[in-house]
Amino acid sequence: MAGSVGMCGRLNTSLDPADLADELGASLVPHAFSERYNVPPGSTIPILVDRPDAGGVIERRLEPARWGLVPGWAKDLRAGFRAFNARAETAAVKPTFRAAFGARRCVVPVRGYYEWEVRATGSTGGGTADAPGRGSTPEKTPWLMESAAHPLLLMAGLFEFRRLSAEEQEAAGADPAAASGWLVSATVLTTEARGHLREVHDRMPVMLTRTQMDEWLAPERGSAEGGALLSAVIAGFDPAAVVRRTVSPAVGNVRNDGPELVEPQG
DNA sequence: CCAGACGTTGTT
DNA sequence: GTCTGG
DNA sequence: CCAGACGTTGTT
DNA sequence: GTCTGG
Repeated sequence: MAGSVGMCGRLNTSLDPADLADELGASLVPHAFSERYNVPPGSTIPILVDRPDAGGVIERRLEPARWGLVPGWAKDLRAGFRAFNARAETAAVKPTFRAAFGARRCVVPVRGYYEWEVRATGSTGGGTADAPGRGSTPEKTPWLMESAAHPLLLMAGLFEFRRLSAEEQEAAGADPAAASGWLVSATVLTTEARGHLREVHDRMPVMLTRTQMDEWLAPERGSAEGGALLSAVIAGFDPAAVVRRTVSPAVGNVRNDGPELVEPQG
């Protein structure tokens, strides 16, 4: 297997919000997440949630969240920066994710996600584990992973609310995920990679079928039921549901954002 | 008891 | 908030 | 995730 | 090497 880094740390959300809401049966909470080809942690991403409306009726909404889950108790919003993924193996018990796992599951709908395959080049001996030989600079190849059947990939996630101080509200500016004094933040669950995905990296996001999506979102489901469902989803994952291709190395720089990033490579 | 962490990945 | 480490 | 920075003083 | 910003 190729050496590798990366997993689910960069997204492609180039989907039309109205079409997406329609396709997923959600009311649309409008914001600018469409047509983005290079979305890193800390940015606004769309999340799909089933939540009670003012009258207590469960409503499906597509709404903005900041990528990187910030627990309600975190003193510093930057806590979310290192929590943009949550291991499926431990999310139910980790302090940062436990509460969300039991009550605030979401789906992150994307066009695809990027993954950087890393292989050492020119390291033909001359080094040891303690002192690797020079000339072993890793070479990175970005891949775009997409759904084989749709222009839409459904990743299992968790979300959280956190009240913002006046200062934090000020700092958030026009961030749509921080409207009305609350920050909505989210994380993507990861698991061991399977099948051909393993040729690029040994972790992957937890991906859902449409049916699994409805079950995952069901708010009446608690932590234990959520855990059981998550195990079933992981066990049932079909690697053929995902296709991949290499894309422009320019995707590495988050300042680059456009369809040219994912044009087929010569 | 209080203080401090609370996360992921990869690498050697 | 809640758990772990000291 | 990758790219790019990596500092201090004083002041409000 | 490690942290921050995007």
